[in-house]
Amino acid sequence: MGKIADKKKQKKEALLNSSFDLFTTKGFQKTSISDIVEKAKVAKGTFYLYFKDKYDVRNKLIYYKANILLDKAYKQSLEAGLTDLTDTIIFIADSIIDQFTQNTLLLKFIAKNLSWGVFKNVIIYPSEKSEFDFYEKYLSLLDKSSTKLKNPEVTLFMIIELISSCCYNSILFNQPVSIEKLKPYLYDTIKSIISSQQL
Amino acid sequence: MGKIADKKKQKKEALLNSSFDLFTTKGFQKTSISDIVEKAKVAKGTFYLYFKDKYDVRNKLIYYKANILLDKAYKQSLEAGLTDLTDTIIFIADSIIDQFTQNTLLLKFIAKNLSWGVFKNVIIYPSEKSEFDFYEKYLSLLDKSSTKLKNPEVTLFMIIELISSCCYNSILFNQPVSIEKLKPYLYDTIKSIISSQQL
Amino acid sequence: MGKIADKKKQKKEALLNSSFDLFTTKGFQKTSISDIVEKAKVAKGTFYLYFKDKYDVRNKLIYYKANILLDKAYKQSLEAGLTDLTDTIIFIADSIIDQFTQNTLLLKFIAKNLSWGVFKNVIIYPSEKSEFDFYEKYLSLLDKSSTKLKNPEVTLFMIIELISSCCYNSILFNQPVSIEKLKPYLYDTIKSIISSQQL
Amino acid sequence: MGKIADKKKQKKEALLNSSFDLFTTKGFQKTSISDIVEKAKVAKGTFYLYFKDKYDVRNKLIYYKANILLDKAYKQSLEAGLTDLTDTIIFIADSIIDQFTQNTLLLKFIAKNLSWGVFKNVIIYPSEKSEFDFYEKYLSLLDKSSTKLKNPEVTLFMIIELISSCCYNSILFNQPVSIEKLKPYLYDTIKSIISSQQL
DNA sequence: AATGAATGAGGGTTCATTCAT
DNA sequence: TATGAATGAACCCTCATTCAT
Repeated sequence: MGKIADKKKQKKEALLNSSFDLFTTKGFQKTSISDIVEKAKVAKGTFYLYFKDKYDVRNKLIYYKANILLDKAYKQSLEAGLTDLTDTIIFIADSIIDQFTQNTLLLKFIAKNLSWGVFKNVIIYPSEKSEFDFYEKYLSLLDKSSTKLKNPEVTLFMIIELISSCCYNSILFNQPVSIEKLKPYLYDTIKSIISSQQL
Repeated sequence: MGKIADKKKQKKEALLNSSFDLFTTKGFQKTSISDIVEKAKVAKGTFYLYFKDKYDVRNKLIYYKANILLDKAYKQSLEAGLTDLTDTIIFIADSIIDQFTQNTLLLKFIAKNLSWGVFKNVIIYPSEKSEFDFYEKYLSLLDKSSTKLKNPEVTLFMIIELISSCCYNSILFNQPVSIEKLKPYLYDTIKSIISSQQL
Repeated sequence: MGKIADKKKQKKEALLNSSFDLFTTKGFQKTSISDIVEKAKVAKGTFYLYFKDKYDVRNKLIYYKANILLDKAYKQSLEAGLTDLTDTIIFIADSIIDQFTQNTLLLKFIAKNLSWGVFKNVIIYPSEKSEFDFYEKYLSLLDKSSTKLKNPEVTLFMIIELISSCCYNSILFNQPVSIEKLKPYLYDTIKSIISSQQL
Repeated sequence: MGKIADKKKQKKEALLNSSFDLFTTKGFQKTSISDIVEKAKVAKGTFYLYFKDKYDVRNKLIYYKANILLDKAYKQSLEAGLTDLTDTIIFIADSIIDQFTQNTLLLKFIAKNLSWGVFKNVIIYPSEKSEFDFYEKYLSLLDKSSTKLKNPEVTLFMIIELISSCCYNSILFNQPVSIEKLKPYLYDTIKSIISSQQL
């Protein structure tokens, strides 16, 4: 019967939402499972029906949140109807930065936890819900474009690392400058990376 | 007086060394103060005579270790007798990457914890031992060089963030490629960043 | 009706078998009801349809397993066609020790749990399956024999306690000597007990 | 300073005493560490300063209690001024049975837990306090006596196993008869064991 | 300055039992 | 009859911190 399945989904999502809220506000280490179940209004034992431990929840959340973030950025780039590769990448970067600016808790959570390995997993094995596969789209963008890169994965890697670590310092601590001041330098840098990595 | 001061210094350094060993091998979270004092062969209460808590030790260690790392890289660049700015920066980057490759525990410790704020503190308030001030040297390098940058601090910031986050993934997890394979792409990128950020 | 009754019997036996396996391998205390139902491939609630709790299962199992053990030993003694009482008792003792040696898990389970009260229950209220009544046979053996004991129950009690506690230490821990070395002493002792307890 | 050492001893003994009381009244399994520390009027963490876990306390208690029990029995036999080996052993057995009869909780605790291995450890490695070594006295008794046994350790082992398992059933459950009724049979049996095990 | 015994709140986790389906 | 999701009390154990010595 669907009723039971529905209730299970509700509990799991309540736990995920509560966890995310607490991880981003109190921090991962300082969040206890007691905190999570209390916020989710669920018994302590119930937590262990759905997750192995705190780390399990975190990994599932990173996967899920990074997925949503990239999906949104990519869809916006499609709507913009861009043709040039570099323009598209800058556009996507800009969207990601905007999302981070508007949601610094998300930035804190993702930037500290998203390793390239996780990122690739998000991309390569999309969850059953989302038919989204950013890396594939990226490759097809390259395909259609006249721009040819020596090593497309490495280029993407460097750009993403640059963006996320710069955002972390700039948005959260205004170090060394505010994100608005940083943007032009950052986009220049991204452009120059792409051009330097061409065949 | 010297004898007592010596003993104090000995205890403090024993605590710092033990902490660093444990933080890098067991991890920061899993290291308890009991672990630290046991390794340092010091009583538990003594810890609180020198440090506020675990976080206090960590910050002092980051400061100290990052200092040593940059100092070594800079001194090596001097010995190399380089004249060009870009060459010098690439040389320093290479030295840092080599140090990280040979000491992945250090990489793990610094990369996860070194924010730009801490980095600047290292630069601005050098410890009493080291008369080293990397940022000042960097500015004087720029001065002597014919290369003029729009915003020297931002350029350095972006380069450092790029190096440390790329090293973290590449050296520790070979993601997306090994550090040896990554190096040429990375140095090309650094060069292009410098040139793109010129006035 | 037979079908439903069969299904019930199947479930009950699955629970008993799983319990015995787990009690003897993991130990009684460390076996949870979750473990039992999982191994029996039955829902958690189903357990409570057949048993009150873990202790209930254990008692039923001791009853059942001790029954089988004694039944086997007695049948073997019949096949041996012995006439003397002492010879018969030694023969039965030997069979029990052999069974324990070949199945130390059984020994562990029975020796730690079989009290004289339970043992007498096994004897006095034989399960519906087995028409076996060891104590009655023991008395009839005495009857036919020329050997007369002062108190047959006490004599049997002492012999059984001696065997089971000696087996426990000797077979499981080789303490104070291995069971093979212990046997001659043990059988001498049993013989002397019987003769000392004669009228 | 003696003050601190005294306080430590007090705490440890409070924990031992509380543990013994609870183990014998509530049972080992049903006794929690919370129970123990509450009864000992000591903080929870203090328990772990003195013992590894519940099992550690139990082992130390068995060692300690069995030590006292045997010591008392042996001293009484000395006072009785007996010369014959068999008489002495029967005397000691009688003393042990009396102690068990007057303290059934002690019987429950020791009989369920005293394995031959632990018993030998009690004997062979007496604690620093007690200069008591029962096994050595037993051997010297044998030495002085004209009675020679084939294997003194095995004989002692069988007698002790017989006594403790018979006491367990008889004193605690009056099974198969009360201890007073059992005694004559038991002592006859012990005598016959000794004589059957002579060279 | 240095010690380390003592604390006790709070952590993660397990599990017998219930009950709506 | 059979299920298994949900419960929440209770478990063991850790550990930062204090303070009398």
